[in-house]
Amino acid sequence: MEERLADNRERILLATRQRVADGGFREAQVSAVAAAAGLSTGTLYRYFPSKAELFVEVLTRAVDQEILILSEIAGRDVAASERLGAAVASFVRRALAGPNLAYAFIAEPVDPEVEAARIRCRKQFGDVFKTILNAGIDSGEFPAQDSDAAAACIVGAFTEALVGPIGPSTRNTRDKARLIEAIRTFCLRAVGG
Amino acid sequence: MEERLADNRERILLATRQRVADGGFREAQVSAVAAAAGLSTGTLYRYFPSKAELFVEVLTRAVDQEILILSEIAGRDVAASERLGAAVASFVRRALAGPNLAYAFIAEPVDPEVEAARIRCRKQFGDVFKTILNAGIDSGEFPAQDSDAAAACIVGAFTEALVGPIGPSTRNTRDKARLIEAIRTFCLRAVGG
DNA sequence: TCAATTTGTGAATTTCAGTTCACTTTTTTT
DNA sequence: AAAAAAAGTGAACTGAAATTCACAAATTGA
Repeated sequence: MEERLADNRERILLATRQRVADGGFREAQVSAVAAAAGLSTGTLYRYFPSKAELFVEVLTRAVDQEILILSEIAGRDVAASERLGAAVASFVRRALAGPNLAYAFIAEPVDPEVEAARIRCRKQFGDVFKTILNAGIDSGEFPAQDSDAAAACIVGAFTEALVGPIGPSTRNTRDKARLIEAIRTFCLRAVGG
Repeated sequence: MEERLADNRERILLATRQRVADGGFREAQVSAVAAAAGLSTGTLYRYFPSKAELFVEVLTRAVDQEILILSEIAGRDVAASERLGAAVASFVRRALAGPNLAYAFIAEPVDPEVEAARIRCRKQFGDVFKTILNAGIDSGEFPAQDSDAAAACIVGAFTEALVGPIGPSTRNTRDKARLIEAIRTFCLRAVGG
């Protein structure tokens, strides 16, 4: 029984994620999500207090996963520039593998509560890059610089290149490896690595 | 009479902009805008077919103005790196002078029709930077690179670095000149200038 | 087994800003 | 000056989706 409860919760989260991957947050109405999870809307509200909180959990789960991967890269015992390049490339590669979801998480218009969560997530990403940058600056590998601003720039650079106007729609036919490389090069040169 | 009509239209646009600068698109409800312009909502609808189209015009007007300034810089007869740095710094400086408006225009969640306009605007910005980049690449000042990707990265870098400090959550009163310089340096190095 | 509690239901309610429209006031035309 | 046209009004309408809730079904435990 207890198991079923946890199961339901999980199914709701999964269904939401699926629906978002399919048509963005826009298409993930409570009724549609509930139906996809095989439950009624009323039941969904037994598990989540509001649509916004459901969305926030879906977002933060995905981001936590991502942060885990990036943190592992940031902690490797290699040159800072290599870690930076690897982290950027890793993120971009995964985003390109699931562009709809990436767009929804990064750039789709959402209501303020979810947007607030998104901002917190961006900050988390920024922190990972800041860590790498500071390490590189300390070791003399990178020139002294404002690592807060630079980290924000890095996050902005690859997200825009991914989901921006010049990014996805026109670009998805193009060589992904080349895009990854272009972004990596851009970010690496930008910090003087 | 004809004059009054044009005047009214102008007043509506101004009132909208003012309201957006004040509380974002969120707070720029039709009724509030109409009241601020000294008109009724019904009258507003004699001048604009929908709220979205009104917002789009407010946005594109501001962006057209901005593009004009950036284009002038892009066309100057100096080194590409200097033009690039000047364009970035110019944009950032103005955004920091009116952070609320900048946030609304750049990052605030808006409905899809306005978001589409925003994407077109970002593309315009990207094109200006692409022009500078290509010129620099042709002249040998910058190394060969994917100018589409790099332009997107530049736009993303400074917008993110702006929205971080600008965003409603972190109302940071940091040294502006330093932030401008950090972003400029980042972008310049990134393209190998 | 029979209450008590928890979980599930989905139609009805709520909300709320954008939009409309029947009407009034102002301007133009004849 | 009267009729026609245009502009102005704001209360009422609308629609769409989130949320609720009175009730049903299932589970627990005594």
